[in-house]
Amino acid sequence: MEDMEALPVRFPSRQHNHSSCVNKLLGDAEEECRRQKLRFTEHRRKVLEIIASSHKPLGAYDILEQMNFSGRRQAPVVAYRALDFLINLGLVHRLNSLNAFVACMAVGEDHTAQFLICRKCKNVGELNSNRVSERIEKDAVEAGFQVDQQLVEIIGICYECVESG
Amino acid sequence: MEDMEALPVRFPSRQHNHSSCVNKLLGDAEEECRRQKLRFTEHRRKVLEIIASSHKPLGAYDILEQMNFSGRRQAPVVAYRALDFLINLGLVHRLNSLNAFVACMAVGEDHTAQFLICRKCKNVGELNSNRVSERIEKDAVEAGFQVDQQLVEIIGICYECVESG
DNA sequence: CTTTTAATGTAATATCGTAACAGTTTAACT
DNA sequence: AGTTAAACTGTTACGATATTACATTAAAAG
Repeated sequence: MEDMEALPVRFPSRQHNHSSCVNKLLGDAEEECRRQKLRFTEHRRKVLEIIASSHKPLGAYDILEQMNFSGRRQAPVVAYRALDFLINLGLVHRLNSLNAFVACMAVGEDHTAQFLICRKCKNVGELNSNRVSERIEKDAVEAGFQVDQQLVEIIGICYECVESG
Repeated sequence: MEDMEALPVRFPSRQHNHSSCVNKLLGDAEEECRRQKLRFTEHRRKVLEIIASSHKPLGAYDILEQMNFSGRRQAPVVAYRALDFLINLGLVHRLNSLNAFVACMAVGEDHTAQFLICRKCKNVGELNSNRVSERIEKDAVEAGFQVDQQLVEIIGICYECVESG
């Protein structure tokens, strides 16, 4: 029997409000850091803010460009360190097919994610289908493989771009 | 009702015979090129041979190192051009999480592939589960997304490494 | 208040991948 | 064969992505 519960998916619509999701994410980050007794430093906050302000994936050097607080250009490693931290916390995801980063759209939900990458508008959405992750898990196990991590990136066209030709 | 057909999976065992799979792949490549009237040049043959001789993924520069026919070192672009060709032909796959390349283990079967990457022995296997690819396709469509390409990389431990502790 | 752990600053360098363009080979067509 | 068009090669240079190493500073734990 097919699982019929709603399929959680987040794809940023063209007119949605960025600033509210930035604020939500920053709040989540603060809370999570308090809970885990981790430090939410300036760099980390800034990087998260930059990433969350875009639904298009950003490269590490794009992020870096937006980090010159004091007019001074930061070294790449500064961005990478913050990114590592945020990724470990589950607040940011890395898109391997693009060498780029996006903010998580389902923080704290203990989710597995599949990424929907629109090659027209370049926006990235997040599909959180347990059916997909379970199917992968089962078939890998059946093939004698013990799964630690799944990496699913789906390239295509989002609904808004399909509609607008 | 669950689909019960056998799950096609190829994971290279430790003692399997590389040279026979190299030969098979070279044969497949030649045939495919004849069929499509494409040129199977020296570079392309050599790169395919190098990749097929390893079940561990190779980086472009690893491949390059093994390409100095005449003692002369080739330029990176030489390897990348051959790789592009072989990937388009479906003879080689790119692993995005590793920036590396592996030979296809299911040439000509018009397959979708999920990659099983063992983080202990570094071998890479290929799972060709239509159940996985169809599940992804269905859920993406249900989410309003038109799928062109799927990228599935599964990181974990292969059965031989699990057994040997 | 001192010890230890975590984070930062800075420079250098490694790794991965592509652009541009001239020259050569191959295939296709008179 | 000779001509033309397309594909492939050689070469240089460069762009983009990511990490190592190590000295310094800040924060937390004892």
